[in-house]
Amino acid sequence: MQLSEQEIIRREALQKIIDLGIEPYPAAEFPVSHRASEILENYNKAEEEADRNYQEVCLAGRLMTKRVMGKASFAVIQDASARIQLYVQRDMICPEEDKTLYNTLFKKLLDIGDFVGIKGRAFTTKTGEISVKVTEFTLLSKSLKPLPIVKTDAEGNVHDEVVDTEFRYRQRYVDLVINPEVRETFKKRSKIYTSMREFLDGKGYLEVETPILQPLYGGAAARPFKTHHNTLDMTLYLRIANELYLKRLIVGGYDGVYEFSKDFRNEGMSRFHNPEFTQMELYVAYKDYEWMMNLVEEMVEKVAIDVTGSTQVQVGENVIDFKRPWKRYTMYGAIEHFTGVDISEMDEAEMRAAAAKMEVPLDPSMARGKIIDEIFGEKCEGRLIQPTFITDYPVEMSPLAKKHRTMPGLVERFEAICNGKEMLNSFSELNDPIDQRKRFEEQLELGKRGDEEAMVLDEDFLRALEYGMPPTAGLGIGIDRLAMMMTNSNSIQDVLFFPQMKPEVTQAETEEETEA
RNA sequence: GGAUGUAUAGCUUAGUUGGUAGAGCACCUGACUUUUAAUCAGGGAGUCGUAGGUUCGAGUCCUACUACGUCCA
Repeated sequence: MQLSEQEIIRREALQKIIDLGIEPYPAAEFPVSHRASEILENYNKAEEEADRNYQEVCLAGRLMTKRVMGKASFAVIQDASARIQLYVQRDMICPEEDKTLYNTLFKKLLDIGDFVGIKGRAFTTKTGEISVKVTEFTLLSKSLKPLPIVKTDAEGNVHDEVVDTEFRYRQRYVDLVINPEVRETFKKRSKIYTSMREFLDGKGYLEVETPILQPLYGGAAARPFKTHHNTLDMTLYLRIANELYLKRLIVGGYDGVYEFSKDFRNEGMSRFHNPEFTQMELYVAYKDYEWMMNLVEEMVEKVAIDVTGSTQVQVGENVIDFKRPWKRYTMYGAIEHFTGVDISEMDEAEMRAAAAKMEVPLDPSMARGKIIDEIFGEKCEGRLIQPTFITDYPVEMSPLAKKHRTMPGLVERFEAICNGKEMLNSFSELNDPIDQRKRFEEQLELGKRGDEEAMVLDEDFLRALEYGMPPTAGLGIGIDRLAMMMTNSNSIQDVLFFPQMKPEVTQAETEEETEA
């Protein structure tokens, strides 16, 4: 491996530390007493002067800057909560004759990025910054790579900000260290889960886990990842959705189950699509999609408040308001609203003519349902910025949804569109086993005609339905897209710690390939 | 999969009609016991994404490849 000048210098420093008899990677617990934020928030000067607050604090964190002024220095450490300034005086940490700890270890061998633990007392500097005067300090872990710390100078010029997205995604650990707003984004993502769990547990629903490795994939229109189990010598698929397993649990008698599930789809990638992504799916017995719409509004409104503090969330140029109630359109209604054309009574030929007039390009293989979907996607979806329910989809697009109670050719399904994108999908679940078998068979036909996203027939699932499933409302909500909105992120990669990337080609590999 | 853009020191970047690289921060040496991008005085560091080609000469032009981004499917 080719080391840079700075890496060589750090390795030399590491050796000198060892030569001094200091362990650069000590094993023992460092007894942290406070987080930096606690001191910054609660420090009180009068109390400090009265020898009362934060007299003895132990902090640990990563060294972010070091300003040496001869026999005294200022440094900043960052722990999980915040950054706090340290004031280090030579004679304070080296009260005896031997000044090595300060002169050699602190001044020369300690680098930005090293983890240190300190003991000291809180005080304010001349310029009024809450700081910690260090009485003891310990190296906790030596860093061997230079860390690009972001700095802003007096004129407001920013130095060393890492703007290379590839660097940030591949080395997320560095991104997290140097960019506090990235840490915030992922805290918010985590808060989405907490908030939803709180909500769903409060309603008495059970959080469950179902298989990721499945002999048959189902529950969505998507191409799966395929793998192989050695001992069983069988093909397994990584789940594309957990719908069919959760409905089996409703058959089994639970009246409300939900799961946060990593799903996998072997398809193209974009700023909205990662091969693995997260959904929360919920199934509630004896309910229908009307009921579910109300629940969704209530839940997402709560999530917005819990995560951002408000129902109004800035997303790009728009302020999106998740406050209930949300606007509702039927799919036909939305198309009529945005195009002025009522297509609800049209047959396929008339619809094709209408689409042509709207300049919506169609493929000759598309049937009526698909044409409706295309028109909606082209003319409506992108224009729906505020959260909006679209209801009553063509039956062809929804093989797991129940037929509409009054409208032939439609199913009881809704999606919520937000910021021009689908955010969640829900329906009154199809529980008629005869109808479900027929729908699967239609999917098989599509598959034979070359539709790689067509569903496969799941006999075990049909057997479960034949035992009887109560009327049930189901919901799938894309957590990644929700996280994008709640954190004002432009790309799914910004809300995934480790987005999928092609392998890095190292120098050594390049040389090997050249030789071969 | 298609179109297009980007790729120069650890980070951010300049590089003029093609004449073998310059800066800020970081780094190294020295000074400095309340600084805050500390300061001051010195110093080092780049096979200019990879591989070819054109040319007396390429970071700069051409081709291919790789990675990443954007738009589209």
